[in-house]
Amino acid sequence: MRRSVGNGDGWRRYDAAMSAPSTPGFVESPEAVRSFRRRLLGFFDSEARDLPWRRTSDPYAIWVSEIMAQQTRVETAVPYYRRWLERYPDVHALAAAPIDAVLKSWEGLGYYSRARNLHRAARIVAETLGGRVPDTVDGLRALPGIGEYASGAIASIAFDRPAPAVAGHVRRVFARLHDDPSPTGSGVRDWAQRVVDPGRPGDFNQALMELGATVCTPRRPDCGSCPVADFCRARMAGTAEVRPAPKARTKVKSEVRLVAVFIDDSADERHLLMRRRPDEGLLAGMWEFPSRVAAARVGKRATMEALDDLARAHGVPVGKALAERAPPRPLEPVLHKFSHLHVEYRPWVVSTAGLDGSEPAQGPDLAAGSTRAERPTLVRWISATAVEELALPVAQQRIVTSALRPFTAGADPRAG
DNA sequence: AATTCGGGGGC
DNA sequence: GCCCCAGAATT
Repeated sequence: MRRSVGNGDGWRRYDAAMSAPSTPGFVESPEAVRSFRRRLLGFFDSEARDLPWRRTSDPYAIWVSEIMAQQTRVETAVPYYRRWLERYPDVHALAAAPIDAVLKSWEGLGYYSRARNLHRAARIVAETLGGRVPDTVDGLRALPGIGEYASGAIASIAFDRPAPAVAGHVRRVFARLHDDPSPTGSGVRDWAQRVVDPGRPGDFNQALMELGATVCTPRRPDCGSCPVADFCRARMAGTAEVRPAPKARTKVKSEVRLVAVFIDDSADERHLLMRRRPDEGLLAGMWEFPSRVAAARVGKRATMEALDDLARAHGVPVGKALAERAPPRPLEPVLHKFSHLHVEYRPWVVSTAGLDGSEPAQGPDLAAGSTRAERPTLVRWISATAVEELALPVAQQRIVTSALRPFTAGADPRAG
């Protein structure tokens, strides 16, 4: 399963680099690096988690796993990975799939541009590269969604290229080995390039990450079971727990959104009015209920006016008549925390039963009144069954569940 | 160099 | 609450 290249280039590169005085490292000799590699790979061989993408040599599958794992705990990515390879077993299957299906498969993983870029890249590979995933760092790096880390990871794991792959784990391991509170990107990369085992580069890179994930953890590192503790300056200094220094975090904005859940329950099956977000920006291409920003303290009157505005903008015929026949009903607020934004969604159910001409706005009138960045690409009445086929952000999914709870078979009337 | 991209798990 | 997770793209 693991091929070996072992051309020896790595050693020559290492020897040359280590003779340079400007690169102080945790190792001072080629023998030490050899020992470091041996211990780390021994740890990997005996302790590594049995992750599904470690049982394949398919470059496409390894590529998928690397994209899914970005900014995501690998345990979270595992079930997505399995389903993905069933649905899209090779690059051609992915290239042939519509973007909406791809987003649905990614639903819940977050950072949806990863799915969009993976899909775009699959089409490039299928259509212009004969279906062959590039086997070099530069070739991989040229594909959308594959950056410095992923190109090195895929090149080393799938193609035995002795390239560095610096993920967050590796940066932390480096910071502790060197007792460096704030390592620079190039510093870590250069070090990783020098120490990567040219005989087993993919396993070596995974071993560094495995160490960071399971032993050299952000808090309470288990130095007692670390295979390379002898090399660790932070351990000697007793500073492992405070290395690296925490990153300066950007301040998070807050936002309150009034959400309109228009329900047409005049027919046998209920329909919900939903819109598809623009193809760029936050949650690109995902479906949602109409909403607009509101003040944290919004009165009843302003709420009703906003709902009326949303209705008009989306082609829902409402007005005084509606309010009198079926007053909007508030649902439990949904709090959602994005990395850079906290949103409180305040959903209101508005029944449009019995109203005539409930056709959503289309074309140039699509969601009139919304700003360009918020303008949806589609507005549709979606049946309660079909809504399960749409790619929904987690917060919207919660609103759907909440809105349909009264109609759900076996619903607990005390819930909600 | 700083921001913008989700969502969840651990403490 | 806060932190960070097998980061990439954009500005």
